[in-house]
Formats: sequence, structure tokens, C-alpha cells
Amino acid sequence: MKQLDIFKALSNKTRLDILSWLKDPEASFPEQIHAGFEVGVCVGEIQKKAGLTQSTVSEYLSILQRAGLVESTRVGQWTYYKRNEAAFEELSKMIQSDI
Amino acid sequence: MKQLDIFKALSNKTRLDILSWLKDPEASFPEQIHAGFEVGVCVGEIQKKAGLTQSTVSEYLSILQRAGLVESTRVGQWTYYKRNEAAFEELSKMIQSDI
DNA sequence: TTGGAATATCGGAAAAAGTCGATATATCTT
DNA sequence: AAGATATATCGACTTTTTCCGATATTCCAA
Repeated sequence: MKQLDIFKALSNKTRLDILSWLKDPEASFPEQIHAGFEVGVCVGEIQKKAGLTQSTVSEYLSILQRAGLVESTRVGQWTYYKRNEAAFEELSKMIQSDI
Repeated sequence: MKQLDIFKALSNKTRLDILSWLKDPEASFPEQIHAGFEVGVCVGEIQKKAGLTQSTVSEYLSILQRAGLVESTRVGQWTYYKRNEAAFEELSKMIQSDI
């Protein structure tokens, strides 16, 4: 069930924080050297801000991605993650109609 | 954090089912003898439909209540639970603005 | 083509959630 | 007051989630 995966993905403080940071990357992260923020934010920056290990943050990002809440783009050795705003709109509507 | 409690409450298949049943009690439950559906549905009916033990369902309902998603009314020996629709509207908006 | 940097994946220990049966509490009936 | 019924709480066990360190993979640069 897809709903369930979304709610599980949102059931963790750090993952909620990450989503909120990605809402305004310019404000939440220092300048990125290798790409503009349009592509998203790379794992390393998110990891530093989260204060958890690299493996944990990588895992968290993939949980968010499997839930459809973020999208990733690989550019060279970096993977950039950004929010999938459409998913949040859908979620908002889904709560009004399906739940 | 309140958001987190809401998402945790929604991170369980049975609890999602209960919320959906409570959306249309007349359709989801046999007639209640001791009260109309305005007050909600009693724990026993929900338990039968969920197919889990009484203790588990009671616990689930209190998780939903702590998250603010349902409200309870005690009438005699029965506790009736119903949805708190305002909470779902708030949640829907919260997803659009806060998350 | 080798070394280094960024990310992903794997295996495991600890904490949390799911679920049960037994028991406690509250209320109704007689 | 006693027994019956509905619900809540407790203690235990199992499953899932959290989070780590170690290792694998991918890609870049010299």
C-alpha cells in the first residue's frame, strides 16, 4: 500500500527535517560548488546538516524517494536530491478524500 | 513534536482502515443497539471488524486519539469513537504549508 | 590505471512498535 | 452486593525501525 509507505517515510524526525531543509535550499545549506540548487542538494551537505552518518542519511533519502517525496539526479560523483512538490499536493488531496 | 505523532499514528494499516471505516459508520458497521452513529462507533464493533484482540484495538484507538485524529465519548459501559474531521483538514493544510 | 571522493549497500546491535493474554477498572443489571 | 459486560492497562514476546561501521560501487583526476 502506497499511502502507508508515505506515512512511514514521514514518521521520522530527521526525515521531516530533511524535507523542510529542501524546501528552501539556499537558506538551509551553504553554497554548493559543483551545481546550482535547481538540481537539488547533494547527499554530503544533507548529511552534515543532519549530523548522522553517511549511510544513515543515504538510506533515509532512499526511503523518501521510494515514497515518491523526493527525486534524485546523479551528476558526476554527486547525487542531488530535491523535493517532488507534486507528491505533496497529491498527499494533501489524498488526505481530504481517501483517508 | 505533534506532526510526528500524527504521521506515526497513520503508519499502520489497521489504523488507516479504522479511520476509513469511521468515515461512513452506517456502511461499515452493523446497526448499533445502544446508540446512534452520531456519537461514533463502540470499541467492540471496531474490534470485530479489525480482527485483532480487544487490547490491541483499544491501544490503537488511543494512539489515534492522542494524535487528535479521533474523539471518544463514554456512554455507560461503552466508549464511542468518531473521527475528528477538523484534524484532517488541518493536516491537509499543514502538508501544504509546514512540511 | 590508480587513487581518491561521493554515494550506496550490507550486516548487526539497540530501540521502538505490534500484538497477544491476563488482569484491572468501570458500569450496568438484578 | 454480585455477576456480567465493555473497555483500559500491564507484562511479555516478536517484528520492524533506527542507526552504526565496514565494504562495495561509481566516477573523476592525475
